[in-house]
Amino acid sequence: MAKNKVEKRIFYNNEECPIRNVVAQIGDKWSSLILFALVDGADRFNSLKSRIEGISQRMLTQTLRDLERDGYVERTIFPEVPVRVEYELTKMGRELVKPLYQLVAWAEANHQAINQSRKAYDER
Amino acid sequence: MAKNKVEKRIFYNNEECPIRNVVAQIGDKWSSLILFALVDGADRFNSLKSRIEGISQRMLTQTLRDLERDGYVERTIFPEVPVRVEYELTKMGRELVKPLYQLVAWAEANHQAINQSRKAYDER
DNA sequence: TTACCCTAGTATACATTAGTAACTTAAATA
DNA sequence: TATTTAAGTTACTAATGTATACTAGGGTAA
Repeated sequence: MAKNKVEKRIFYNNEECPIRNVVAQIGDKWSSLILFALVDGADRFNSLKSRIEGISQRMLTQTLRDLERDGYVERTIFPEVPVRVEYELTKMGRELVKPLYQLVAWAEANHQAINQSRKAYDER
Repeated sequence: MAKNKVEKRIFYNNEECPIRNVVAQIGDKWSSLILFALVDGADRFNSLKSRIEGISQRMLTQTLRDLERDGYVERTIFPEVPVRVEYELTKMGRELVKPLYQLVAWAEANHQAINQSRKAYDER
């Protein structure tokens, strides 16, 4: 009775926890949408802005910086006039998209059931 | 030149988008940690609270309610003295954990590289 | 029998983070 | 001179999360 309690995993609150470290970063409102938008190939700031409905300039800038910092996205400046800036997935970014896509596929398959569950819960 | 632009996917801002609908929900600070804690089997409120370092009572209550609403977690009250409340993954919850685990496994394998990338970025 | 413990929460106030709308810079074009 | 395109920044508001106190129904110890 007490035995199976001992084995339960503890989730420590430090920088070694990959869930807190990685999932927290890409689990925000915009990161996954930007990553998926870049699967189609490199894209420019304003193109991304119009392809991701509802994102503001500030959040696009900020989330692109975070993704660049983590090494998922590469930013290239072309010194033309007017200047052109392209964002592209790195090798690591393309790797990340694979398991992320599994999750989205699951979400696509189950979001009807989830909506039903939400509706039933709210009617209680 | 213009041709490959036309094919790029657009991410609409409506309730049909599974990324916004599902990933946004489980991508918060605590949901994935709670789901993984429950993989080991049903657990009680205070046990979860001590296993997930740093979570407050309020966020544990609130996140458990959200997970229950989405149909990932089932809540059972045992009218003992003192009252016992157990939380357990539903079938859908156990299904969700599979692709989520793929993502965490990727995170575990790559979080060194991510940390390096962050460090290099911050030193620029 | 007053005081403090356990369980599983709720309520309130506050702090932090995420997000929006409007403005800025800078050069090219009409 | 006014407008357009690109890539932001600034100042503000909304959402999320934390800390602390409180509830309720009993149990335990002095």
